[in-house]
Amino acid sequence: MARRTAEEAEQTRQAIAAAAKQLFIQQGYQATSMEQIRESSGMSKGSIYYHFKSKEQLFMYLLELNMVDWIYKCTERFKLASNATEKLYAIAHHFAHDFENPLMQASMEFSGTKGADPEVIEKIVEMSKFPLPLILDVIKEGIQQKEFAEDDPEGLALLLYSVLGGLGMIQFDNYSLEELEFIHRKAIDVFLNGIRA
Amino acid sequence: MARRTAEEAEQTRQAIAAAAKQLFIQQGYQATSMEQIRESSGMSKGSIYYHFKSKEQLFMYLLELNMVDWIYKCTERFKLASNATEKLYAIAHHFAHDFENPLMQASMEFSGTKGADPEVIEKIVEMSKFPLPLILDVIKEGIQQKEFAEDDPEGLALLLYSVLGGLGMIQFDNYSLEELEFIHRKAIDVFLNGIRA
DNA sequence: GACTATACTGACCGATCGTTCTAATAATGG
DNA sequence: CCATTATTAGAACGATCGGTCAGTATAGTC
Repeated sequence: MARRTAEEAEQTRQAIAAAAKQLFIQQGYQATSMEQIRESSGMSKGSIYYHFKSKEQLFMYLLELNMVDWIYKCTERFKLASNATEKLYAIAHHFAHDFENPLMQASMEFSGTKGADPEVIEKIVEMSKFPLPLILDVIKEGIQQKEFAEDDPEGLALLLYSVLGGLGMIQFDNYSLEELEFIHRKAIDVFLNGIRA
Repeated sequence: MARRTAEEAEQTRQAIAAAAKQLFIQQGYQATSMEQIRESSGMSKGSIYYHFKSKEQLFMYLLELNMVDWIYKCTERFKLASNATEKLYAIAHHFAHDFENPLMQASMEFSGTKGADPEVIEKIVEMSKFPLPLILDVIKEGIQQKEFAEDDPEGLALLLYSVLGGLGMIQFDNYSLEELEFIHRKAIDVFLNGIRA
């Protein structure tokens, strides 16, 4: 079998991407082999390299997709929030539910890969910070609206990002989604309490 | 050259451990090869495997050493603190200065390794949470002494651990030690403000 | 229906992985 | 001083890595 229609080809591409994404999340970048991706996707080695020119590029593709999706969903949630405080809760909620974002873990691990293209590494490090500007904007808004006390917005943003990022990185295998959500909400509670005007 | 005195052998062992530690911190577990450790330590493959029976065991050895050292230093700092609040600052200070603790990153990455002994994985996951009990104790103390508001200590401990852990995991390549310390101090400021009695 | 570009296969590549093995040497115990 | 054993070196192992390539089959084009 060979030469599918363009539509079928796109399905193949997505099947590979989906399998790769799951494996990268479960095992990290280095621990996932192209052979595993081949097996899991049901496609052939050649097909994978037809659609993606390297493991690095495949990973990058997934990261970009994930980032766009993350930002989109987050701004969607923002529409329902009437002030900065609610937006912070929205972000926390988003982090808690973000079973896709574990790609962040993989992307941090990626940086250490030997022989990796330095350009790609820098790009990925850069990309891994994508939620920061969003958080920063909300905090600036909160300060401007007198919801939060006057303070260094950049520092606070970095702080909140670390909290949520840190929460996401800890091994929560034995926590339910409800518990996860609770912890993230509590994080915002304490944080808000700490910066309240 | 061969057969050194027991003392020299111990030096060899430590040289290997030191080289490995640095590499694991810089590159992570999987990205660090035994060949690199050999090159960096200046010893031979055979010597490495004479002292450590596998890469896994070498890593475990470093983790345990690191954990013991961490806890010791931390309890030392606690002696200078007169209340729970100061102890929290001490912990933050310790996290900020902890250029050794990045092993935590490597240990989280390790979990994903294929073919890794499940027993070892569980042991490492367990070990990676070692600062939690310490933090928990301090928070309990703070609540009991009415420094902090009545609240769920476990939740707060997990939260603070995530903050500090998260701060440690973010790529801070372009931050100075002063800035690092400042950020960690700020984290405690906000946290304390958020839980103050 | 001939031709071409596209989509895919699977065998194969050299490099590198963690690990093992043998041999050589020197400190140690008798 | 001899036998033993602890400690090192470094060649070699099989497995697996990411990646390539020649070949094949079909959808689209004329």
